[in-house]
Amino acid sequence: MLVYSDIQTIALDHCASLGCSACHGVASEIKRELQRLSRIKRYSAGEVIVGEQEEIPFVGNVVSGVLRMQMTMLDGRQQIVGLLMPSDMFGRVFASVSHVSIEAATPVTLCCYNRASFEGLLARFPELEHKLLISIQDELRAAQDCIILLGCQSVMERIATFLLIVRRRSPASSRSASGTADVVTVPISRRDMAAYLGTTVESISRSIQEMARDGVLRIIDPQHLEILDERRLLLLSGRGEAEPDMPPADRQLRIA
Amino acid sequence: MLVYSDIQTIALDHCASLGCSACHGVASEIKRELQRLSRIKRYSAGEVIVGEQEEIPFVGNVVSGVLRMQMTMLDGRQQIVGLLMPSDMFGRVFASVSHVSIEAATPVTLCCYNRASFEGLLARFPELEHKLLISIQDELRAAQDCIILLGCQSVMERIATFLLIVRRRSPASSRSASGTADVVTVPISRRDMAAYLGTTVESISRSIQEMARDGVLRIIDPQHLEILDERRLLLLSGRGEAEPDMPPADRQLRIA
DNA sequence: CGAGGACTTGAGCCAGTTCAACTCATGTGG
DNA sequence: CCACATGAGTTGAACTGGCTCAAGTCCTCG
Repeated sequence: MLVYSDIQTIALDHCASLGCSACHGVASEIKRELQRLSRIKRYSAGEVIVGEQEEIPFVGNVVSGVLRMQMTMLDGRQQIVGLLMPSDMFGRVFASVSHVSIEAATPVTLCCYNRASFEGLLARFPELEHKLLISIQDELRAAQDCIILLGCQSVMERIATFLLIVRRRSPASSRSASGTADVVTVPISRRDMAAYLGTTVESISRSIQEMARDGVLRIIDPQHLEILDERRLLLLSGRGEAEPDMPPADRQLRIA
Repeated sequence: MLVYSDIQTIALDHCASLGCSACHGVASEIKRELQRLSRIKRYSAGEVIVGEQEEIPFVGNVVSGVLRMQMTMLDGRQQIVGLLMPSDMFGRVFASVSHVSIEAATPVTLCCYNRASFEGLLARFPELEHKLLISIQDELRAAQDCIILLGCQSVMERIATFLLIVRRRSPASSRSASGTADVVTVPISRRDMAAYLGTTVESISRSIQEMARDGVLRIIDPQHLEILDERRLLLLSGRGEAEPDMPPADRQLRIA
């Protein structure tokens, strides 16, 4: 079992090396301040970090695991409006209450900053606030991609898109060794997938089984899918030749 | 016909009085700079302001009319990922290309700033960048509301929600006189409504006709709907007692 | 006046939901 | 250590909300 000082070390390590949006690439004075304020917190799957309409006590980065931002309608229907993976920021600065509920979709490790203190840093270091602005813009873009997904893609397309996103965002470990099989690790339950993709667990199950029957992928177990035919998965996603694994050349120019 | 200097005057007027997010409530030095850089542009319905994957030459505020942000899939399906109404900002700073297409859904008047110049202002005035950050957060929240809409509401609920949003955002003029009928002016075509709400023009037509049959509203003409039974419209929206026209008391506490 | 676009209406169909049953894997208490 | 409950995932069958296609009206504009 780790003691607090170990955890703290891990935190700084992570924040320094993993590219937390808050810590990465900022001047060393800011980095020192961030490290001084950071606290590591761990939650187990299902725990609520910030409830809907509740005070936002802290903000921060996901170090490991997955957070879900979700909203619940009066009649109980739930929709996940965003998944936060390692290096993503969670929480909302300059807002007293959260309009979404932030929950652990898996066991998570978070690098947290007291919200008021973090806002203080933003005021003192415009450079940091600038970086935050950029990362919120990226989150907005992700939300808009999600709107496309829900607004005009079939369930099969949504699932294919989701698998490609997960693969792109998953740590290098699973894809690194060049000869290794192309295995996607689905980090969340079917139930969360359904709430994220605006469908049902049954439809997800059926679609994935169908992809397996068609030889697009192989089901190792429900969370581990080996991509057998990337091209076909890409076609199924409806986004065709775009996005993932692009010709390396001109890409840097096009990404903000 | 207006000449350029008139337009310029109108621009300053609008930016000063209408509460452009960029101009409103900032220090007078910044305001002077903004006014110096602002240029009014007008577009007629259907014109493309910034194309998908194109350079973003300028950013700014909507003064009048409605802009749509939309994305087109390879096979031609289109989805509107956001509508921009008067006082909303359009364009994306610190990004060389736009990932959405920005088009005039109606005739529009825009208060524009050269993007590079505006970015210069942001760097010089952190206060302005701060305001921009807040407004992007609001846009993110709007996008997340849109995700709820598409992810777990029926077509009828989406339309009811849309009408309530339009009513809330429409200028006081239509609701002001206390005795006046409660008429919502739908500012966009059925086609755009469909692309925004993730449905078809036929379904929209049917739903609105059904609401009229049920006495929830009266169809004056396709763009003008008189709300006859606000409570029922609210129920149809599936968001129940929430959001618009709330009991005035505790509300201020809950809105960020 | 004719063409074209916006909106409405009808009829049939289908993707995806709902409901229900079943298989596993995991965990709990006697 | 087993009996049992519980939850995640899968599968089948029936149903339905909303889509598609087609035809119609009305309005605007050249």
